[in-house]
Amino acid sequence: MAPVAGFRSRVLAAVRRIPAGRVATYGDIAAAAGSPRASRAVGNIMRGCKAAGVPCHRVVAAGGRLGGFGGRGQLKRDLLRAEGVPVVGSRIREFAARRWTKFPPRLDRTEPGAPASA
DNA sequence: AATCTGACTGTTG
DNA sequence: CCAACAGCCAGAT
Repeated sequence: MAPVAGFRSRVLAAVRRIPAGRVATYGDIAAAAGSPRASRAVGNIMRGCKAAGVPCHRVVAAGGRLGGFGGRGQLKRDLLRAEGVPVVGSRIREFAARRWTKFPPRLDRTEPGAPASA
């Protein structure tokens, strides 16, 4: 069977599903698209993300870092802060808590990865 | 088809 | 914390 859709389509769809006030890493988007190692490819797609309706500014780098934004890291920071995402320098506060994934964490079980505190 | 590129990531120093 | 290196992936040339 051929893939359900182009890698790019799935990536854009995933980015679009990121709710305001939340962020996802390139790796998360890549995973949502079916290739958890294609973070780089996701970045390349984001680079051409000129289409409105695609909150490419909500896609950040791992570790809660801003990542790139066509050299406009400042703009990306402002956009995120405007949506309620506190950013200090090149880092996002409470990154783990604001990190969005298509697989919601299970809180009904004491598992590592759940935002136990803060 | 082969090579280069890059809004990435993890490891090592 | 930052710099350098290596691994990985999809798209463009």
